[in-house]
Amino acid sequence: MARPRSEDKREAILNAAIEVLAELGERAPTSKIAKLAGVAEGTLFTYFSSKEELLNQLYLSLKAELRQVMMLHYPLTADLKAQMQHVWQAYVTWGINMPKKRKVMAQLSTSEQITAESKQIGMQSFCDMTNLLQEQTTLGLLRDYPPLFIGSMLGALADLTMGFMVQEPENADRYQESGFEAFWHAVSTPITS
Amino acid sequence: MARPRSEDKREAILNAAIEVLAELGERAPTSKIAKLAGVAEGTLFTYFSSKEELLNQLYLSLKAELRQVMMLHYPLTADLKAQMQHVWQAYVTWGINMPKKRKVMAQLSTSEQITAESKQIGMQSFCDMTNLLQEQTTLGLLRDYPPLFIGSMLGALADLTMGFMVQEPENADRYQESGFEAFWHAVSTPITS
Amino acid sequence: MARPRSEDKREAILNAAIEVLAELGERAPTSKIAKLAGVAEGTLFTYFSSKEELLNQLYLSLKAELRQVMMLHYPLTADLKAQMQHVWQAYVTWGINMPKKRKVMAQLSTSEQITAESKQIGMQSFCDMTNLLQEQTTLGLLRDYPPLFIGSMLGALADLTMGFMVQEPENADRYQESGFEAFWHAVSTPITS
Amino acid sequence: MARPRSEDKREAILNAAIEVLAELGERAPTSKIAKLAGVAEGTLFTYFSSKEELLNQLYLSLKAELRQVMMLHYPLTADLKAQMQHVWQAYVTWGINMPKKRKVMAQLSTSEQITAESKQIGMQSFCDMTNLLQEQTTLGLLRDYPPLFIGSMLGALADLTMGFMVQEPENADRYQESGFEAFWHAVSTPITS
DNA sequence: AATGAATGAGGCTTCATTCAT
DNA sequence: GATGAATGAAGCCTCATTCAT
Repeated sequence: MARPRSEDKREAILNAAIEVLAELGERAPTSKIAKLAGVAEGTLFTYFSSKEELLNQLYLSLKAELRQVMMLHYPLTADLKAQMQHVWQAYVTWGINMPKKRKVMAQLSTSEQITAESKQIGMQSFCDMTNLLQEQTTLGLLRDYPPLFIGSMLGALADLTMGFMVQEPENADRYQESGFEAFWHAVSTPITS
Repeated sequence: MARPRSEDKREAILNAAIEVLAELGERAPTSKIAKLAGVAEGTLFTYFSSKEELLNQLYLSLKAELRQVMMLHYPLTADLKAQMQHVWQAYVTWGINMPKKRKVMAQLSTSEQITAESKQIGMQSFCDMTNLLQEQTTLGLLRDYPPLFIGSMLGALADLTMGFMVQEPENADRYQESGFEAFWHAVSTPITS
Repeated sequence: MARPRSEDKREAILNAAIEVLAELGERAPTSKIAKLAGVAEGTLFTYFSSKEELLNQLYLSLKAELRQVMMLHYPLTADLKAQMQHVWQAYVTWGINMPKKRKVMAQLSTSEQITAESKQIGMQSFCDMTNLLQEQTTLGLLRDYPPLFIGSMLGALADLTMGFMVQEPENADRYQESGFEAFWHAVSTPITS
Repeated sequence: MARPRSEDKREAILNAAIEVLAELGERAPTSKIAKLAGVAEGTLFTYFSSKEELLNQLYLSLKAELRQVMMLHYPLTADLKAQMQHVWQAYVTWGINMPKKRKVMAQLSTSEQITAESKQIGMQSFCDMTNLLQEQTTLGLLRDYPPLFIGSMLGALADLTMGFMVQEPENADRYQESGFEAFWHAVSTPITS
């Protein structure tokens, strides 16, 4: 199969997949995705060799987007807490504004169709941050947990927090703050608090 | 009187469903489930009117089992931290020993097929604990978060912790401890720490 | 299989079959019929060896009932037209008052499941009348058509008429009269009109 | 451009449906129809979205064909009786030559699967003729019956007649004539006879 | 490369009938 | 005899993928 010509179409398919997956879960038919993307059913398969491939690419694309969002305007010189708050804030804002993307990312994260390799790569989204942590931990600002463990906590608690924000929009701001506060106490040493 | 409907068969189907769902995800065919349960395809539908019904019943049954596990030997008179540690411990032990059940419960939790009602009921598993929290919060032992928020954090962090325990069995004990420690710092007031 | 004990149950099943067939057509499941009849699914098969058997028995039973209705108060000594009008009237009255029975009879009449033998027997419902015709024809009161042909016309035109009566209840009486009038002109010799 | 949808295949499926329905009634499985049509099972559903849709389309197609047959060489300038005889003749000839089509049309006419809308449309097959009747009635050539009533009688009596023709092929011609004669006397005023 | 008709395996579910109780 | 759970063969339909155009 030759290199597909149009990057636009690839994007269109991925975006359509988000819509349809958000609505129908993994049972989303490729035909519906193609239709929403404005391409023929067969065309989808020139851009993605199989549905599984499409799902994996989508997963990676979402992870990459999220990573990019978190790294945008990253306060490299601020203190650790500020850095983490930036990441938290970026993730939550993205997740709240793009609920379908968040939903689909969560879906795919537990899907049988996402290969171990994809999950591996996806996890590297957090690598940069993890690297920062490595240093900070040794400085005694953070509890002595593996950086990946800390990063994952941030993800898990932020996800949870977003759920509550959506459930009770009137208290969204408080959840947003409380969530980060809880996370920070979970991972920082008492001195830093 | 005709043959009575057998509770054993119902259990067999639910257990078979766990196996097959753990392996294939929601795409698990009812035929495979029936076969593994040792009943005819049609029999499955005398116990569960549809696949959706089966999944919802399974979800509720898992939630109920988990709740029971957590409530077993519950240290009603111990201090709050000990109580929470009990719940944490019970959940993690169950999850580690029954990895398929844990996997399936996670899957179903994000499934489109589980009705809002089921999720509602399932959530009440944590109600008892949540009620305890209600009191404790007012005593100033816990940060001023909604009890459900705290309960959900416990669940989320325990889940996360189990993931790491499975990933690095050699450090399982440390993760188990660190996980709870992190959770406790996340939700308790400084004084209590 | 021994002779079933209760004639009541047999009747109940036949009556239930009428209800369910009227609503669902031939796809009416035996289980629904049994339920409505207030007997167990299996019991149905002690009264009728198969669904096909049930349908055939029902068909015959309806034909027999219709025949009985038509023969009730039959004006043996009246003139031919009056006799026919009696039959017409009896049929139409029955059909209008028992729309489900009429519907089911029509359904079964075109069903693949009704054996040739049943149809043969069912046709004899009209035999008595047909026999009368045999004589009358030779008297020159009726056109020289086979009696069965005449009898069938009566049935067909009465059916048609009932359809219109149901469709336009406000003109029911007129259709009823016109229908018979048309039939009578169709089969009688000019002299008799 | 992809392969265009083939009118031939659509026809093949409709024709196959006639064969299988004539033999098995409405229980005719779509798989048998597809096989006989020489297409894959799934293909049937690209031409007809469901079995019900197929049956309705088939019903309409048969009605349309019948209408066309009746209107071919229609003697517009002949007298009323000749016109009706033409219609009668056309219908009976078609029905005798295409017994399966006739059988299936009769089946579908009483089927639960044919929508009211389809029946509505199908009925318009007779509209042209009915319109003619409207005028003729006012001229006193026909009895004062609603045109639709008269048209339906023609259909019913012709159907009946065909049944006898098939039953007793040796008397087919006589039935054919007698049938029309009966119909004509049923609907025309004495003067015209 | 793009299209969408064609394919057919496989899924969920129904249901007539059997048979253990 | 009555019951209704058990059975498994079909049935309708979906859908990932292929391929003729």
